[in-house]
Amino acid sequence: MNPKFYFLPQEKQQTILNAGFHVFSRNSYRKSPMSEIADAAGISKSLLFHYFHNKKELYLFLWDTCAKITVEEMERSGTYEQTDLFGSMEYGMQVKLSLMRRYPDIGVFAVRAFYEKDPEVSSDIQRSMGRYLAVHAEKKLQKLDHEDFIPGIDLQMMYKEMYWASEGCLWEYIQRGSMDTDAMEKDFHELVDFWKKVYIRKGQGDKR
Amino acid sequence: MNPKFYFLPQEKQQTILNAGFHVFSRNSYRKSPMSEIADAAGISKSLLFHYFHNKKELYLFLWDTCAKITVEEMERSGTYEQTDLFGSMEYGMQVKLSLMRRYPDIGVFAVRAFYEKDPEVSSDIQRSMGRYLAVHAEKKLQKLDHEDFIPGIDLQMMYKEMYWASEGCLWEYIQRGSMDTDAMEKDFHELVDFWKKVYIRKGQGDKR
DNA sequence: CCTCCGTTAACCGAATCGGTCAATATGATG
DNA sequence: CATCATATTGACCGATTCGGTTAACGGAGG
Repeated sequence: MNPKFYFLPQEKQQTILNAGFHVFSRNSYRKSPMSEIADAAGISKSLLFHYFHNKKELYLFLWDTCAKITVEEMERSGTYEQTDLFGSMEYGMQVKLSLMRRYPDIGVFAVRAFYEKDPEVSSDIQRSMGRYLAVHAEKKLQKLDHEDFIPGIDLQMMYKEMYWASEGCLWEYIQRGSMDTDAMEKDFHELVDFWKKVYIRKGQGDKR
Repeated sequence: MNPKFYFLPQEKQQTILNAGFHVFSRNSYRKSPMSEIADAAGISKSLLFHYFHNKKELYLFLWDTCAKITVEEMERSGTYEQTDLFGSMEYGMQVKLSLMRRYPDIGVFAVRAFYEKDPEVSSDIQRSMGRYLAVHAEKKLQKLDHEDFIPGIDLQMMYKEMYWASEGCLWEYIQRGSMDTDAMEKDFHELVDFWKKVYIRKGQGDKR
């Protein structure tokens, strides 16, 4: 891509990226017209082609940006260092929310890109997934201590259930199209509170 | 639409409907080409236009079919009569699964159609939603008895959490593109089992 | 042979696509 | 004001795709 893109004011860069995320997240690669992206960004198609020489380049750039931003945000917020299960759950959500506030469609875009079948881009996407996947290695389960949770509970199932519930909550907002991150944050927080009340073993005061 | 469609063998009707659900569930209304639907159904575009005079008619027919089939299946399975919370949850899932086995993309289609913005169809969709919505009136919460559940639990939050988790589970399969209904049924069932173990108050033997 | 009838290939005009390019608008410099 | 570099655009291109039409094909029954 044209390095001049980097010299644009941050805000304008973000607007263009968001336009890309928006269109590509709602249509397949092939059915996402550059003209529609340009319109969403408030610039002419010609200018968009000036910064990104063709559609594939823009798409792959968005994908890389996606991965880069995510890793940055996780490092910045200290999500990696989180050891407590509920804490890491809440931190993970905070990362998602913070990303979504700046780039409302980045989440849906990432999922769609990952499953994109178009041969023009699918191989490139899959190839660059190596690094991205390494991040999400979920080894948290093995570190859990049964003593901290209510007796007899299936911890693996509990984790799966928590994961699905948070995804289901997120999904509800996404479908509705209203990316009200504040409302989402509230819902997420209530979710974690609910889990803590239900799953954590009580009796000996503060655990650990 | 052409009444001759009804005289087609059930199987062929279903193939055509599924082709429609498939394409319309993956693209917006405007970006779902009739040719693609015809190909997916294994017939020529001309024949598709022979049964449905134009795209809008096919789309609205699919939508109506969607609502009709759902109500039928819920009546057939006796979901409406279910009073127990977990039971109605499991019955509801069974309905979804049974529909999804015959029409793999009907769920995603329904959601997309509901939020479709294209002025050519959006008003018609919204208008016909009156009947459809009446079905989903969730008055279940008010009938619940606190004595049946673990002490101090927020029943409304519990229900919300269960709903989100099942939606999140479904959503995971949908994104992956693999509509393995048997695996989904297993996951759903395990979910309900888990909820029962965690949420139901124990002590006085069988409740009620 | 003819006549239905399900089905299709070929076609139509209009729109849209990715991408190019010459022209214009803008702003700094002398 | 004139000059020049740069940012931005409208107009255009050839190719493709769109929704929809139409004439013809092909097989079954009389």
